[in-house]
Amino acid sequence: MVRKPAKVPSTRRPNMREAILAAAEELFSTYGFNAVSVRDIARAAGANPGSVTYHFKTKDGLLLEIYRRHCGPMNLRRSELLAAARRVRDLQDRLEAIVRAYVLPAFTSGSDLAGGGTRFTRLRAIMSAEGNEVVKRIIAQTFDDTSDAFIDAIHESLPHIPRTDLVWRGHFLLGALYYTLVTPERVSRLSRGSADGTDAGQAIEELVRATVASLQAAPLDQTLARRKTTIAEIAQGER
Amino acid sequence: MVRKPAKVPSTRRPNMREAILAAAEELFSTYGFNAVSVRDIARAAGANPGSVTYHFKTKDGLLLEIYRRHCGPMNLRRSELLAAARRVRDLQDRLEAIVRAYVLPAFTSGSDLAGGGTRFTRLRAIMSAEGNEVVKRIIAQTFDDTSDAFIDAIHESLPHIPRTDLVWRGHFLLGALYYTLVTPERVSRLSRGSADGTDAGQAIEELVRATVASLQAAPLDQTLARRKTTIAEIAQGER
DNA sequence: GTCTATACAACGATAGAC
DNA sequence: GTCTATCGTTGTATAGAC
Repeated sequence: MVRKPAKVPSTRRPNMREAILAAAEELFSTYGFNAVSVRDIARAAGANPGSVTYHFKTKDGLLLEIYRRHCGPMNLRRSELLAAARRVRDLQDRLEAIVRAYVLPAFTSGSDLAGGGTRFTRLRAIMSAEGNEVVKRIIAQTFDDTSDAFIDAIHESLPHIPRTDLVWRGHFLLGALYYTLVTPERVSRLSRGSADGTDAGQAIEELVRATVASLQAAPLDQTLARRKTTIAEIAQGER
Repeated sequence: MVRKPAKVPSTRRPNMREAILAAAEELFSTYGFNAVSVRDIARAAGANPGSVTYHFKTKDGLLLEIYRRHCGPMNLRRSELLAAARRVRDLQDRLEAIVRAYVLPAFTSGSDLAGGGTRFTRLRAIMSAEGNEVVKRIIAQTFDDTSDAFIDAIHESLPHIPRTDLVWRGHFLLGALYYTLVTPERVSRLSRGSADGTDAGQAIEELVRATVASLQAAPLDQTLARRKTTIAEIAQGER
C-alpha cells in the first residue's frame, strides 16, 4: 500500500525487500504456498523472519505482491499479441495466432528475469490447485477480463461454434498449460525421451496445435447425431 | 505393509479407522495436503490426534492408504472400459470410446461412495500440483502403465500420428481434466451461467469432444508447411 | 488393540530494541 | 528501516492408560 521512494533506501542491506520477494517467488513456485514457511523465505533471502512481516505484513501479503508484480506485464503482453493476432488475414492462421498470443506470455514473459513468466505461471497453477483465497480474488479481478477478450476473439474466428463450447475448450487449454508446467517430467517419461516436457518451445507448439484442433471441433449435438455406437453399449461391454 | 485380519476388530468405537480415512480424504481433496493438519482430520472424524498416528503412522501414511484404496478399483474399471472400447468397429467411434474410457472412471468410479471417483481425482490433481513425493512414487508405479496402455490404444487408432504427439495430447487431456475438477466454477463464470463446471456429464462430453479433435490434428511439420503467417510476424506485430 | 494425555519443535505474527 | 525477543498456536509423534 505505502509506496516507497525510488531512491535507494539508506538501509543496512540494500534491496532486502527485493531479495525476500525473489526468494518467496522461487520457493512458492517450487513447493507451493502452504509448504513454504515465512522462516524458509527469510532464510533463503538471508533476512530475519520479522523483516518479512515488516515489508509485507502477512504471508498472504507477500503472495499478493508477487501477483501484483507479474499480472500487469503479462496481461499487457497478452493484449498486444492478441491485437496483432486479430489483424492476421488468413482465418486459420488468425485462430492459431490468437491461441499463441494466449499461450506465449505464460511461458516467456514476466517482468524482468529470464523465465520469469514460466515461474509465475507455475505458481499460478499451484495456487489454483491449492485453492488459495487471496489468489481467487485476484484472478476474478485481473484474469477474467483477459480470458473474456480471448474467448470473444476466438468466437469471431469460429462464429458457428457456440460460445459455451469455446469457454470449455479455452478452460481445457489453461488446464493443459498449467499441468505441463507443473509436471513436465511426465511427458518426458511417457514419451520415453522422445519429447522434453521442460522444453517451452515444444510445449507451446504442441499446445497450440492441439488447442486449435479442439476449438475447431464440431459442437456436441452434431457429433451425437453421427455416432454409431452409444455410450451405454460401450459401458456395458465388459462389466 | 502388515495385513490386518478381515475380522471386525473389537474396538471401542467401531470403524474409527474408516472415519479418519473418510475425513482425511474429504479434507485433503478440498484444501490440499499441506493445508490440512492431522488435528483438523482428527477433529472432523471425532478422534484424538494421536489415534491418527496410531492407525497410519504418519500423515504421509494416511495419504498412501487413501491412494491404495482408490487406485485398484479405478484402474480396473479403466482397463475394462478400454478393452470394451478397443472392440468398437467404427474407427472414429473407437477413438472416442477410448478417450471416454480414460475420462469416465476419473469422474464416476471410486470404491463405494457417490462422487468418490471425482473426489479422488480432485485429490490427485491437487497432489500433482503440490508435488508431493509420496504421490510421485505411487504415480510412477501405478498410473504410468495405464497411461501407456491408453496411448498405445490411441496410437493404433491413429497410426499416422507420431506417438510423441499423442503423448503430449494425452498429457493435455489429463491437465484439462484435473483443472476442471479443481476450478469448475471458472467455467460457470466465464460462460455466464450457460455451462455448469460442476456438472460431470457436461464436462465429460466437452472433454471427450475436444480431446478427440486434438488427437486427430495433423502432426507439427505438416502445419508448419501450411502456415502463411510466420510466428515472427505475429510477435513483431505490435511490440 | 485402541485411544488419551502430553511433549516438543516450528509456525505466523507482534512489540519494541537498535 | 531492520532485527531480536517472544507470544500464542499448531503440527507431529510418543508413552502409557484403558
